[in-house]
Amino acid sequence: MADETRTKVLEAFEELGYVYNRAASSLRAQKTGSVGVAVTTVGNPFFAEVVDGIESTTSVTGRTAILGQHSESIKAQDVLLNRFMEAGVDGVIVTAAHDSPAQSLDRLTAAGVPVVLCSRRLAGASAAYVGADNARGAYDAAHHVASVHKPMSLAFIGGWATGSPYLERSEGLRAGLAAAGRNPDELITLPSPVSRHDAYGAAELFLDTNPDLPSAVFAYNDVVALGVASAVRTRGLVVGKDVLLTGFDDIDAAQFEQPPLSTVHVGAKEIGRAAAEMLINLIDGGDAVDPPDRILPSALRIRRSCGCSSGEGRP
Amino acid sequence: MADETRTKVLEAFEELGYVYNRAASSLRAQKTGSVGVAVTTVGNPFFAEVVDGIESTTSVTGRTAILGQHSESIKAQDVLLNRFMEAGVDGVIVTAAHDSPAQSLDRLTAAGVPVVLCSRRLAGASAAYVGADNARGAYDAAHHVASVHKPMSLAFIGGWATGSPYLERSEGLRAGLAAAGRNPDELITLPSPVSRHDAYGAAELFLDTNPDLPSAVFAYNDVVALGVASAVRTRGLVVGKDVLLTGFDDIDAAQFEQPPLSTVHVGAKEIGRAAAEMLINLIDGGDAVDPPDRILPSALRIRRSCGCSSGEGRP
DNA sequence: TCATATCCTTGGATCGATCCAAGGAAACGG
DNA sequence: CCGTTTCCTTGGATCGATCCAAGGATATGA
Repeated sequence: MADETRTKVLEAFEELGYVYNRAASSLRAQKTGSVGVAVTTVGNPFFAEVVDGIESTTSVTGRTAILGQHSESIKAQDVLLNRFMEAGVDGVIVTAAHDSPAQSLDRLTAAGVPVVLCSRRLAGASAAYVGADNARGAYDAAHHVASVHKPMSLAFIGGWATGSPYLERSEGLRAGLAAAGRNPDELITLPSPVSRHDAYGAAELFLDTNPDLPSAVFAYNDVVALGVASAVRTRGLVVGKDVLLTGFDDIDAAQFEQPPLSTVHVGAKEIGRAAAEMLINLIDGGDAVDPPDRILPSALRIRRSCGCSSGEGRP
Repeated sequence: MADETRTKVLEAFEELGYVYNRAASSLRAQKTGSVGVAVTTVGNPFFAEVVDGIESTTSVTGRTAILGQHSESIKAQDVLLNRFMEAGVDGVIVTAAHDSPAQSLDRLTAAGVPVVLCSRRLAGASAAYVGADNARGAYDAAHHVASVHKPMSLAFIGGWATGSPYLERSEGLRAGLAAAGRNPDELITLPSPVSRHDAYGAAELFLDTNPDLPSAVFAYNDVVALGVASAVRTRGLVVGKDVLLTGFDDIDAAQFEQPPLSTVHVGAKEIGRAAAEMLINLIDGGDAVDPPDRILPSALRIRRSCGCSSGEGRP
């Protein structure tokens, strides 16, 4: 069709208020051009960044992102995934609620809807996975702190003890401690829900039972670390001196914390992007017989909170 | 139909893998049960909370939330809104990109799609609006600081100078200063993009040109305030003593800042909830001839950064 | 008992983009 | 110039839930 004609047609569209009807298209073509995204809550800055990355990526392919939050409720998650199915999403990216059964995803995979697990593995689920290198990041953090200092006690605080990030990180910590000449069994583990408030409580418990200073605290993630830091300050102790604190995730707030939080950078937005890319691949190509895994590199960011003066400063 | 029969049917559904096809429903019934949500980016914690509130609310009515980010680009916003139209959303909640023309929303309203503006007004647009009481919050903040201290200079830093929140907040500040016996014309305004980085630069400029201390800085919002605080510290100055700093929004990070940030609490999640409720009303009832406005109360949270020791502490 | 009213069931018709097949036009070689 | 191939166009048929109307069944009143 000639360009001139094309222009005229488009003008006519504009004038008549025509809009392409995706519902009709979806019905006939059996695909909607939409993807479902299920996370705990975007109120958590880590997930907010992940969702940012996902949306940015799906957006450029003209796809629509449906957002859902399950607040760690398996029931809410089921409702969400069901809604996604009804909406006919072409694929789903999900950070599964903790302790989700693998069969939560069965209805999706049974219906041939590709699923990408994001940040959390789900044992027994035949779905792709995208996440950070938890083991390596934790290893680096533990090795670094234990090499520079001789803390009296070592703790891993926060997180759901059964989740894959928890397991990978705690194992990484132990390996890192061992590599630095410490006994990995020294590591005290104090799981807790991931919130500043719960972390605050867990940190109090730890400080009560382990008064000898300095101690090293590896937080499940930065949100937990910020809660731990609050608890430390409440006792009149100093982060980076009395308590050598390390976080995980490197959320935006970490570098602006006082003292700036040493943490493992995982690039949440990057994870979201990678998850979206993988999903789009599965949707378009769909040649993945073995559900693929993608581990994004993590990098230790040494700042002040772990008490290593060599670290980068921040006003 | 008898309960027993009902159960059997549902079992059969389960067995056959039947899922309700919303595309077909949408096509015939001319409604999709989905709403479009357009914000700058969920990477910004304020919007993350707003989106959280929206999703939580639409979710309980069984509606689906389509998320879109425009990154303050009018073009990207047009693409987004177009996608929403194609998807046949029943309504849209939008924080319009700054300096958006009102006719960006014309296609929606022309098609009878209800629109709720969230946090930012759009002059000339016939759409509902939900936002915080910017004028009152700013008034309170300015009045408080100017009553307790006698700062040498007064500044309003950050924000897009043409946006409604900027105008409402700056006017509120001036009124509050006047009420405290200061000349409102003293207020120096330094608009800037809303990011820590840009705010840092704007704060440097202000400190360079206004060396007499203490000075009072009213930040456009908390993100800006955190940038300002960084700049202050870089100079070796003390927030809460040399620079009396107040933010806006009361994002989660504000209370954990050192010193804890005095700010105006607006309840971002609450705003999201209210916007969603209003939109659902418009969709269901649709009796609103005059597009309604809803101003949610804001409340000054006095912490340490504004230098008023009476304020609430935080470890 | 029959006529009318009311309820429920049921069988198309419909929404609009897409897909498929049939028919027509153009192109090519013999 | 005609027959064959290929391309393009065009006219239904289709996806599945919903809507509407027609028809059957039951109830009500005379």
